[in-house]
Amino acid sequence: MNFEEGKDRFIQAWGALGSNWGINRTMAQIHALLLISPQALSAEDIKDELKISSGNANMNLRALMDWNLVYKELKPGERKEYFVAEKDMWEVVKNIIIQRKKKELEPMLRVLDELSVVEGMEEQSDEFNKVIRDVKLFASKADSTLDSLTKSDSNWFVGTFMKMIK
Amino acid sequence: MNFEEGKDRFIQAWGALGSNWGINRTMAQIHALLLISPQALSAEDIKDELKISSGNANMNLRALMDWNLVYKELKPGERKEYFVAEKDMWEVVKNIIIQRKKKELEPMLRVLDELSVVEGMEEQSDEFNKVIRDVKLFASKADSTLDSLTKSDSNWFVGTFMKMIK
DNA sequence: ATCAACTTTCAGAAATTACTGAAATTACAA
DNA sequence: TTGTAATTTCAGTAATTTCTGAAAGTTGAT
Repeated sequence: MNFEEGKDRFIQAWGALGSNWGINRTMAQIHALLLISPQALSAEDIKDELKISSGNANMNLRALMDWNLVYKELKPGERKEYFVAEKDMWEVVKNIIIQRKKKELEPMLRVLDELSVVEGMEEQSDEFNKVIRDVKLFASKADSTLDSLTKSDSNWFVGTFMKMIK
Repeated sequence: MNFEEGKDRFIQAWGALGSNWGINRTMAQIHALLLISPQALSAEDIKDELKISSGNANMNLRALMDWNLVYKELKPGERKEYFVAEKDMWEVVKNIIIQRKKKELEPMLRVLDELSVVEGMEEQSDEFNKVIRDVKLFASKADSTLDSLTKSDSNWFVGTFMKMIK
């Protein structure tokens, strides 16, 4: 397979994957393009390569920087901004987990707290309170597990976690 | 807080959470409704409660059954079908992981295999091949880790995993 | 066999999400 | 400072996803 073909297939596949992870297609494609690029690319390079508008490129680059999946790189004497991708896969996954935990798990925990102990007809509210307790217990465990996970490093994951879990 | 209010808040929150997990809002709301219901509910009950069309109720119930998040329950002498939710949170998460692994990770692994060893200009294709190798290594590890995870049981997760990871 | 209750399907409509293009703003080299 | 290249913003449009409503299909009691 030649390089151009492989590149397109990878960008396409990464885009599809990303859209299931709270990262929209273009955002993931930009990340993919930067991942396989040996040099930093400018917003213009990216917009040309992916055939998107500069507005779109800009918005998604900023989102990628918010997620710590892409960094700005300034070249001395150049006005243009360049971008590089986070290439350590463990860092990538870790940062996605951090973002999603913040946007999903934490709000859910807050709601569950408010829903503690509902009153009403016996049968219904008993079942309700039981479910809320279960969900809250599970969510809290998931929360602290993910905290520990995201504090551990790449080698730990690649090396130890696998053995522990097998 | 009274029961009705709590119920609505929970269905709402669960719906929002689900839509980040490959489960659309209605699908997650149906699951939430069944979760907190002490009895099995019919499609009609669900459609009335959530104010959705029967087509929508039907399609999402089938999807939930495909994911093993909801089961059919037949009552003797009754023509109508009733539904109950999987209430064990570990089972719920496990089934979601199984589905998503199948729909996301496995296709990605297949693409990565096809992309092994791309030819072209030195610098570009070297970087490309390196990234593909890294991603593939990581994805394979994730794949087998998730396999192990989904084969372990609830108590194992709730009890052991936490301690191991701390 | 018939019929009504129930379930499924699916084309088009509605809702949601993402993108463009153009204008506004910023920032830096001269 | 000025001029201009680069970046950002955002209203309107386009694309995608989800839902409805109505029609077709199933099923089982009579």
